[in-house]
Amino acid sequence: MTPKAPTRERILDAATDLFGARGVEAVSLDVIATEVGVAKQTLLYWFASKDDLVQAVLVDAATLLGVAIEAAIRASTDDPLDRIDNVVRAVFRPAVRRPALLGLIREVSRLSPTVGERFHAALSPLVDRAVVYLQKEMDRGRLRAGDPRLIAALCYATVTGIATEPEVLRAVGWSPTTADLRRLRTELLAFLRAALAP
Amino acid sequence: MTPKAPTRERILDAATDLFGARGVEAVSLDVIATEVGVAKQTLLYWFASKDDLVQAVLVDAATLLGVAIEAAIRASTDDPLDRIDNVVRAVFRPAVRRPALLGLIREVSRLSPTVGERFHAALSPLVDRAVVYLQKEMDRGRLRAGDPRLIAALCYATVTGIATEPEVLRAVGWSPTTADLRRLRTELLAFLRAALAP
DNA sequence: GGCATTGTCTACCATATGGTAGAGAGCGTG
DNA sequence: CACGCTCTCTACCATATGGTAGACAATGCC
Repeated sequence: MTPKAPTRERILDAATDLFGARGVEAVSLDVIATEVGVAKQTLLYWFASKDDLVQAVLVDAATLLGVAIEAAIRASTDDPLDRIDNVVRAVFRPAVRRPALLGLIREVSRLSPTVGERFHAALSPLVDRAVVYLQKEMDRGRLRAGDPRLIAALCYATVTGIATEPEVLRAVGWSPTTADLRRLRTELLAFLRAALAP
Repeated sequence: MTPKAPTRERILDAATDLFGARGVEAVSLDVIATEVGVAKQTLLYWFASKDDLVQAVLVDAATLLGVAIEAAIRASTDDPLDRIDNVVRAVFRPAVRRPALLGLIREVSRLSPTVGERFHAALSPLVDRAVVYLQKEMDRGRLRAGDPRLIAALCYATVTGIATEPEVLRAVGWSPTTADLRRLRTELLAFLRAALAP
């Protein structure tokens, strides 16, 4: 039993899970409040409006993933395929533990342009670095040549897609046991490796 | 000017676009009715409830994609990579013309289990055939070996992800001109081909 | 003790939503 | 003409939603 995390954090946690699972529009402040165990007005005390809460949740999620990715990059060898392996693992782990995380990011496109702008701004340095890196390794012949921006988007789409589309996995008769999860990760890594190898 | 399609179809069309773009929960019957240019009660005359409408829209979308895929398979050569090329093109075309289509299918996981069940049931024959096909070609050594169910899911995730995540593409500085679109398709096909080739 | 600050609450409110009831227009058939 | 059928509409309704106003308790500082 944690000695009861600060209210603000508990709200962010619950909101992340609910928004990611059901979609921002589908989750009311009342539902979040009930889940956290406080009154709705307590939410509105910590976040001036629902939009504010959404924004905060997104920043939180992006930061978390960003940190995980940075760490994975620093911890990997020079080989680009190994490095990509590590990054994918780093994203896969929190994504599986909290399936809502990537689903949440998918929500961005549906929110107000303002929120989208901010999110985009917060993320673009990371993306730019990745693109530069891919380009360099393509030039050195250690990755299959192609448009690095689109390749980056494709990798992201694959990982996000597979981690956030339970419906698709159900359609192929998949159930989320631990063993299955490991097989999925292995298959995902092999898939990306094949797609990116020169 | 088409001589004004039947009301039911016009409702389905508008609902598909709106649901896919903003999410089912976020689109009210009033909004759809206004878009179509009829009263909300006309919607409820053709579809007993919002859930019914959602269901109909999903069946519609699945049928459309199913037909396109069937045609693509019949029109392709024996080579599995060519065949996959064709199928991807077949899915990519309507998906780009109506970005809402695949986004809509992504919504399934958020709807009532009943809707999910039906959708799943309608789709599984197609999926099963694809899986059997992949397995066979893997055995013959014409595709990279792996778990055919997961490989199928990965392909689907890649295509759906790249076609429905405008946010991701914006993040890599992408704008949907016709030329860009063709480049994207080319890159997607090369990506999948590399991922699947033995 | 006095008092401001912080955090949570109860009581409301305006609006929007999915859905019901039922009227009426157009039309083909006896 | 009268009748029934199809389709669309106006008028409502109960409920849920995001948000405001302000009371109340706890805490720390003077």
